[in-house]
Amino acid sequence: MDNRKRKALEAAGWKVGSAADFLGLDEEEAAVVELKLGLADAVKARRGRRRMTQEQLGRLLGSSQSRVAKMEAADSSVSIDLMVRSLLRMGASRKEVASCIAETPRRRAA
Amino acid sequence: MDNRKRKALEAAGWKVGSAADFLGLDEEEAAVVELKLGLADAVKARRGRRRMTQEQLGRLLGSSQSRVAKMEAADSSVSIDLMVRSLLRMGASRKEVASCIAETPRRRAA
DNA sequence: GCTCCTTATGTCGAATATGACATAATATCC
DNA sequence: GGATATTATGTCATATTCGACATAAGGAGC
Repeated sequence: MDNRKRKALEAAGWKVGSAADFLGLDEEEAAVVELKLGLADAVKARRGRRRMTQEQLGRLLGSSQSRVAKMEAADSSVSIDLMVRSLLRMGASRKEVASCIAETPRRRAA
Repeated sequence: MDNRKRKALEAAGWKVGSAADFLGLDEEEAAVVELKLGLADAVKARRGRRRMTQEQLGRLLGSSQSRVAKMEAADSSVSIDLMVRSLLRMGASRKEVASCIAETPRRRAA
C-alpha cells in the first residue's frame, strides 16, 4: 500500500483532505441539541399515546418522574443514552429511534 | 375530555392498552448494543475515509487515542452521546447519524 | 530478527449523569 | 374557591463516563 506517502502529505497539520466537512464546536452543539429535542418529543409522544403519567414511565424505566420530565424537556442533564433506552423500552425499534433523530423537531420555540 | 375514565381502566396495573409493544430489559440491551455497533462502524468508516489515525481523531475531539479505540470497538464504557458527537464533529449530518443507527451493523461477529 | 507506526486494553482521578427526594407550578375536576 | 392529579425545577449523594496515561499487541518495511 502507498498510504504512508499520502498520509504524510495530507493530515499533516489539521487540514485533512477530501471533503473538508468538519463541523465546528458550536455547530456540533446545535446539532446535538436538535437531535435531543427530537428524541424528547418522541418520548413525550409515545408516553402520551400510552396514556401513561411521567411517574408510571419513570417506574417502568427504573427511574423517576423528575427524570422523565427532564428528559421530555431535553434538559442538558440528560444523556442521549437515556432517551434512546427509554424509547426502546417503550417498544420503539431502532429504525423508529433513527427517524426521530433524523427529522427536525416540531417544537422549536424556546 | 374523557381521559380520566380510560386512564383509570387502562394503565391500571401495567397492561396499558393499544399496541402492547414494550421491550423487556434484555431486548432493550440487545437493541442498544446493535445501535452502538452501528455508530462504532460509522466512526471507524469516517475516520478511515479521512485517512486519520485514532490519535488525530482523538485530538480533534478533545479526547484521546484510547477512547477512540474503545469507541470503535463499541466498548461498554463509551456512551452513545460520545459516538454521536464524534460523528457530528467529523461532519456527519443528523440524517447520516440516524441512518447508521437504523441499519443493522455489518460486523456482527464477536 | 529489529524499528517504527498504529491500534487495543487496563487503570486511574476528575467530570458528568443518575435516581431520589422535596417542592413549586400547572392543570382539572367539584 | 379548594382538593387532587400531573408535571416542572432544584438539589444531592452515588454511579457512570470521561480524558489521560501506561503498556501490550498487531503490522509494515527494513
